[in-house]
Amino acid sequence: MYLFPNAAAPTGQDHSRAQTNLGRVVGATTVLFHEGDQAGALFEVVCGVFRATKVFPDGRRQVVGFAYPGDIIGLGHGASYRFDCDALTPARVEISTQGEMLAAVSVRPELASRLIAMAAAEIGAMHDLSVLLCRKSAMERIAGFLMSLARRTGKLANDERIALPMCRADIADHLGLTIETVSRNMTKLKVRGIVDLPSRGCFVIRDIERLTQLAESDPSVH
Amino acid sequence: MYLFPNAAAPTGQDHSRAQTNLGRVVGATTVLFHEGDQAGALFEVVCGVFRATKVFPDGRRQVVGFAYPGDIIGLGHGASYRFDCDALTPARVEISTQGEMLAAVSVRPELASRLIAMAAAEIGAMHDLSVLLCRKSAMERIAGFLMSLARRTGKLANDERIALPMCRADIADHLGLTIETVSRNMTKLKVRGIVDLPSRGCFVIRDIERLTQLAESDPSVH
DNA sequence: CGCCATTTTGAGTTGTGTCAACCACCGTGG
DNA sequence: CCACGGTGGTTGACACAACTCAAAATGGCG
Repeated sequence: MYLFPNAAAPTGQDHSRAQTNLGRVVGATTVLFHEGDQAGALFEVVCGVFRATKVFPDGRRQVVGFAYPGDIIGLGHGASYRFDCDALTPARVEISTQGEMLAAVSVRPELASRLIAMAAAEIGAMHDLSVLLCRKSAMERIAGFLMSLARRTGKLANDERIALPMCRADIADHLGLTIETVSRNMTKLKVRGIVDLPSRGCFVIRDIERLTQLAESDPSVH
Repeated sequence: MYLFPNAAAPTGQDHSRAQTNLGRVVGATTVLFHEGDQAGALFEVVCGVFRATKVFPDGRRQVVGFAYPGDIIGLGHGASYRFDCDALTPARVEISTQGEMLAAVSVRPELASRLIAMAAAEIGAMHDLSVLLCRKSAMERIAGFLMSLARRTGKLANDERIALPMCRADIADHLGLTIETVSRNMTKLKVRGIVDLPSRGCFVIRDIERLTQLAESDPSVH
């Protein structure tokens, strides 16, 4: 995905950024930026979950990704942002301006390679997303999506309650499916005892073995 | 796509690169690098066409992109290349090592933002690819693919002969389709008088209006 | 309690994949 | 020069996963 997933804490950068960082608290549904806004800042998610959305002229919508604490939003845009970004939950972000980043780079050129590495990681993530979108079945996509949420929230064990702050439509538009297909496959996972859906807005993994297997199996093994 | 499409000739960079550039002539099917090779160089395509391929453990193959003259290959990899890259035609590339790039950046920090902008453009291209793969119908993908070839070879007019150096399997694996679906839709375009397929390895656009429309229309308008 | 938005479930359709022939092109060798 | 074989491309018949349209159920909230 386009947001930078699980950016390693940029320890080498803390020094140069610490002087100028701004914190910002935002409520759910707060818009961080719109597509087309002048791109001038990087946002590091401290807490909360953000959603990046791209809407096309014909109305089709692509949810480009979700950003969790530790992720960095805003890398790899050109002069203007390439999508909308808003908060799904109350959240907090740390902001650095691109000017600060460039200033830091001119003082310590080795940061450039770090930035490029971050961009590289982001491209790699986009890669994986493309493969997911073009080669995987609905069930694989959904299983993979749930696993990625478990991974990013650090709840990679059975019977932990995991937040699902995005609605079915968001999941569908992220995975290139319809809400009905998402719903049907979630139900199927529940019926098979692989996950539980105790209430809206959360899920529980009951059999992480089989969920992992579903996420990775090739389409013929449904 | 992952290769950097239509990188504007980096005029500001010529000065610093000219001293160290190496040219290299390669034949068709020459491998530029393999996935996993230590990544240390950038390649600018001077002439010819390259193909970037990623093969997955289960045998699924993704053709990540094609590189045309002016494109730059090798940006945005981490320590090692993320895919295989080989030539589809006899070709020529200019090579710069990453060390040279970093050295250039330390002398002229403003190059860093250029590099980052290039990475950003690449991410943007990956974006478009994901949308293509998850939202577009087979016909839209193929029409869009043919249009992109026309654009990249500068033949955006009717009745020009455009090279199609990749085989159906490459196109299929690039667009997330099967060769049969590619073939059927190409035939449909031909029957409708939108393109012509005079011989293997090339095509001709007969009605660029309608081809453009097909590439952009939403799936319900076939 | 009743309303509204979201999610689930159902029934039917369809686009694309699969499997299997068939065809066209092209270099090779008799 | 033509028969041959091989590769890549096309066409056909069929299956099935996911989409569409429609309706019912659930959950949250005033």
